[in-house]
Amino acid sequence: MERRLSDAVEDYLKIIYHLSRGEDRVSTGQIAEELAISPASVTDMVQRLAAENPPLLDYKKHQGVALTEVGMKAALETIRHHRLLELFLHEVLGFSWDQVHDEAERLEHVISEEFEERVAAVLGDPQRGLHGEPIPSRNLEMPDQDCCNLLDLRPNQQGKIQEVSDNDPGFLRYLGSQGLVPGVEFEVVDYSPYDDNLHIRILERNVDLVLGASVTSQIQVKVLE
Amino acid sequence: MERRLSDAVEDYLKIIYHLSRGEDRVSTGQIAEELAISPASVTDMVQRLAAENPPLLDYKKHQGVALTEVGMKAALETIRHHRLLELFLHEVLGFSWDQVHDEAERLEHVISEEFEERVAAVLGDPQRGLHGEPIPSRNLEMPDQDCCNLLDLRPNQQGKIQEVSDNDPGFLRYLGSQGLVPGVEFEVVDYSPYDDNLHIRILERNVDLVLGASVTSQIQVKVLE
DNA sequence: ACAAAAAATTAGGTATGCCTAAAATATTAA
DNA sequence: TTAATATTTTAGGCATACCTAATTTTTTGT
Repeated sequence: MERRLSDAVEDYLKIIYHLSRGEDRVSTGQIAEELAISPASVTDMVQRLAAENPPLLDYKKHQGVALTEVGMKAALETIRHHRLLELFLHEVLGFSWDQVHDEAERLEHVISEEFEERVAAVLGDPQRGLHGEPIPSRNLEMPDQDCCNLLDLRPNQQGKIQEVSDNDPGFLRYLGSQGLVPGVEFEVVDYSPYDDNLHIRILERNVDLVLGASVTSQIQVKVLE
Repeated sequence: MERRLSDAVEDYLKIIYHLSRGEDRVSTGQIAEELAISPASVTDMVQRLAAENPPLLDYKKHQGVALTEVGMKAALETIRHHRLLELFLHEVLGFSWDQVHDEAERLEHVISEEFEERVAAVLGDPQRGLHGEPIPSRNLEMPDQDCCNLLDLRPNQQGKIQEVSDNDPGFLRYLGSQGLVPGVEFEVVDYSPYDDNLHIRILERNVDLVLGASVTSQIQVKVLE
């Protein structure tokens, strides 16, 4: 039963997990988009994953897919690897926060349980990754997080940056240059309904920024009372 | 031209490099044996590698293969990765010297140049691996080493252990338990011609050991005057 | 409700990297 | 030297994971 999953399968499960945020089922088209492959290839693969024993996905024609319990655990294992590796690459090898993603993307598929545990130990069993993402526990429970998209905040609300998207190096360098890193607290000063621009003030440093939707949608925050 | 080689190709090149020690050409049968796959599969692959542009191998029907310059560099790159990783896993993550091989075997194919350089820097640009193997330099020159097989030493010769085979964890644990690690100096006390047993004395600790050919053939030594 | 548009699926194909069985070539030993 | 043995190669297949083109199904707009 414990057959090793291929890199490709792990990538599918991971992407489906990420796309499942809020959504009930995920369409083949979305998966194709994320993986930058053709929809036909995705249909092919998801049918195979749903036919596995035990099934990794629940698939119904024209109705997209959802992860089974088994598929979910496999996805969380890969995600745990990824986030521990990102932190390790930064802390131990000195990679910058925009360099770690691509490297972790390849390493996550090949490290052993032994490696995973030693890295976790060296890092002191961290709960959050380099970009603020929660790290699934050793037994693959994902800590639940009460956070929402910065995009949805409105004037006078205060928040704390929890997590930022990790996949675009240029975007991460930009965030870093603006001091938009996990932990930073801010207040929303203004909102423009037509372009969805959000004017925020970084509390600690008293710096003001105006951020477009393509930025705010990539930042998860916790709303403060 | 700089297309990425698959894991399988890197494994072939690495194995062919190792089998080329002393030998002019390497047979498909030897490669099949080492990789634990069928000879037919090897013929298939070596023909493809010889047909690449530029060719990675020189292949003549029924006469085995030899690495080209390009194939040699690719092999040395993988070997550099492997040996740096073994050392890194031991020094930084606390893996024991019998655990590192399998892990490095998988990691060696996926790490970036960036990773390689940072690891080399953390380790202080080491010249030798965990098991005493020479590490190819950054520009892929393999340091030449004057060493020979312990198997070939005879009474009254003194030597220093340079390098031991790294692929069998049980064998490495045995060597460790006997104190047969790189750097140790010894004198050959006796030789039995019928079983090729070698009786040696570890100089530093004044310990005597009798080693069979299957052990002595796996240890490389430097002969001392 | 129904036609047009969008999305998903099927069908058929490719490259990689392995397999077994059969055929060809080399080597060895009488 | 020639027959037996061992090695290598060829031929034909399979699974994975992708592709394009054609078809089917679903959704959307009027």
